[in-house]
Amino acid sequence: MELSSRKKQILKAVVEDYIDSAEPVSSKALQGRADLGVSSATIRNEMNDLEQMGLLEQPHTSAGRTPTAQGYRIYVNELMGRGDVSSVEAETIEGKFRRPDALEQVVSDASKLTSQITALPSYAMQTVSLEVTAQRFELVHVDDRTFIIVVLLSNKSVQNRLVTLPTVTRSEQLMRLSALFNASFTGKPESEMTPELITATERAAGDVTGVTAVIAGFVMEILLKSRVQHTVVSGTSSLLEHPEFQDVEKARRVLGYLSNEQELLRLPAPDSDGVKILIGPENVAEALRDSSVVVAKYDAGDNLQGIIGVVGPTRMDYAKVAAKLSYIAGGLAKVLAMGVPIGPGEITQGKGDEER
Amino acid sequence: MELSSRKKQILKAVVEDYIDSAEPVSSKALQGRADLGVSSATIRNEMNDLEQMGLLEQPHTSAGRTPTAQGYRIYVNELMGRGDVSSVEAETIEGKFRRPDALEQVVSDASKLTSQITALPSYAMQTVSLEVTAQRFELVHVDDRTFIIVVLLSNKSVQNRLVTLPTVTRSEQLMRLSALFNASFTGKPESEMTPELITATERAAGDVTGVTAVIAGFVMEILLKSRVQHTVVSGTSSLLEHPEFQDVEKARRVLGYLSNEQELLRLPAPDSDGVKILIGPENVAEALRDSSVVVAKYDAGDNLQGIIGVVGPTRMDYAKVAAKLSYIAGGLAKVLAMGVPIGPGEITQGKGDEER
DNA sequence: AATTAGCACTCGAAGTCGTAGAGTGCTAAA
DNA sequence: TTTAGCACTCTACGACTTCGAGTGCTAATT
Repeated sequence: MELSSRKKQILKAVVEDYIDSAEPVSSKALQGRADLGVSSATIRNEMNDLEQMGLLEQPHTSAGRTPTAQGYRIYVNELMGRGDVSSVEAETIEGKFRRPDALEQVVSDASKLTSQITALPSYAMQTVSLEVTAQRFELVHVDDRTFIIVVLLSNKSVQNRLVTLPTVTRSEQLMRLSALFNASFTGKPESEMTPELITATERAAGDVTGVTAVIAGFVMEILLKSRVQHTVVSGTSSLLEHPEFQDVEKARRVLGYLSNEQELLRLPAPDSDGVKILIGPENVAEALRDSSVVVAKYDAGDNLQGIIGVVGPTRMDYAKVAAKLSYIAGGLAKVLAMGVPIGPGEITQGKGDEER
Repeated sequence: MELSSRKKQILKAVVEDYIDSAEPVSSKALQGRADLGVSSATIRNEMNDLEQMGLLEQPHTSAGRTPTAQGYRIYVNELMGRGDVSSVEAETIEGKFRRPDALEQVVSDASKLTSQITALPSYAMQTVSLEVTAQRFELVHVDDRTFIIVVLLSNKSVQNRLVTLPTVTRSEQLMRLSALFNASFTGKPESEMTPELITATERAAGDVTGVTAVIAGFVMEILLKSRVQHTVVSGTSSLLEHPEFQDVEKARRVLGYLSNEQELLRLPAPDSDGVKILIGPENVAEALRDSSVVVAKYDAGDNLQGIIGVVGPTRMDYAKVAAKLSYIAGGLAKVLAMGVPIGPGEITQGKGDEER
């Protein structure tokens, strides 16, 4: 059914009033509001219609009305304006991205920041990227029994591992292996690193100690791990500040959900660059059935994509939250894509991937 | 004042009953309990004394009694038995440590595990280590404008960063720099990396592009960062399962505290290898004033030390929690100290420090 | 036909009261 | 020193009342 323009106006007013006040909205309260120049009785009739249509509901007879999930959906799709990011917030965000850190750190900071400026728990994760390959190998000799494996991945992340062997390995042997790995393991996804390939490399290197297998094992491990990227969640305690989560049981369900990485990975991502909004029961996850999720995507090329989102009560300021997320995702994409000048802008630092 | 043995017995019984039931303990309830073969009236008198001494308190006149922080303290110091770790739990813990991952991952997993088996939020962090130095450098050439800095630290952690320059840098130039850094930057703490040293190295390398400064900057940055180690918190939602945290405001304070890394760093650590218990107001942090903290230390040598602890209601099973923490800390120390065999025990893998 | 004033009606929030029961402290006896 | 017994205190809980907010409906108005 098509909504009359007045109904739309009223629905919009109800949603916005409710977002503001967290109290069911009465016909009288709306009468006070600007524009619609009709009496509370008329508004009452309209609200009744909206209730019949499933867009509003009453907690009980003598209370005002609150939007249903469907009501929010229409609000989000058709009625809400574009949210804005205050200049103070914009400045905070820019500031955070101005001195970037390693990949993981940037993403984690972005999540913290998101949580701060939305007052909601936030999560961030890199998108699954199936096509990661190794681009460059280096075996760094430390001492007779110790060396470091360094691998540069196609998504510009650098991984390493310190290996200690019971047998002595010479520096020359390591260099030979380095060269062999660079020749036969680069540009290949994990699936192509067959036992045959490893055995062949082993033979070519004249290796009898098993080092080759260790290195190959490490490489395969990190290629596998690079698919399922590390997830980060911040600001969980802010959930408890919202009146709808004064019910501990409800809060516990949502927080429990957020602390389960497996579950989080199943959250839907926006299709394109936009922001995706999931309202209440639109969430497949049981624990989120009476909460909402707003999530944005960032894409910095080179397999460096991910999502960043928040979880909160269905009564949230979708316009503002979406705007903020979108702004942050944009900043994130930019930082990750470009790297940022060190010092007086002479030297650019890439997306190095280290920790702490 | 010295406690009579019967008073001790009664205090112990009250604490343990309360830990179990979460309800104020009445004189009658204690009468039912084993050993002490006296009437409820006698118990009542003793309890009254214990209340005078500040070890017990009554929520109101016609309620049973609960231990005060002081009461818990005496219980913990003198009365509680040694907690045990069930064989199932021991197995779970062992299992987790059997297939170890990179340093950060191991610690983070240990924290998750701790939270699981204690049903409390858990935190873990590496101890501040002032004496970290670089042990080995390597600059890995990727292409004309890109290279990777790899640094092995004295605590066996390997750090790296991918650097992209606006100017061309030759492979030979990198090798020269590698050698120079290995000669003059190894074994030195961050404080000794003076601008003079950097300029000298720059001159020795004949570097006019500023690469030397970038590398030095990175090295100093990671040495600094290695001091304040990364903190991890898990299982926050389990806090809400405890009846004392049905008060959302109280829960929010504690969870807020836990999400603030700065604050967490200020939590006291056990002096030696033991377990430290902080009960209620013994905590300096305002937010923890009506919660308790149990924390254990692990020490794997090589500057690889840290603490792992839980936060929960003052009414917690200190004996069990302490035993579990101690067990996990022990496992952690072992794993981090020894590294673990790959494959059929031929090759040992060190504490490589990489991510994801 | 749409709007509105007016009013009866509903229902929850909050306060009051009374009761039941848990648990204590005290007294007096053992 | 211990204990039985009992008066006393205080909360938890349900029943009842009142208050007010907000509605839905009807009838009058535009």
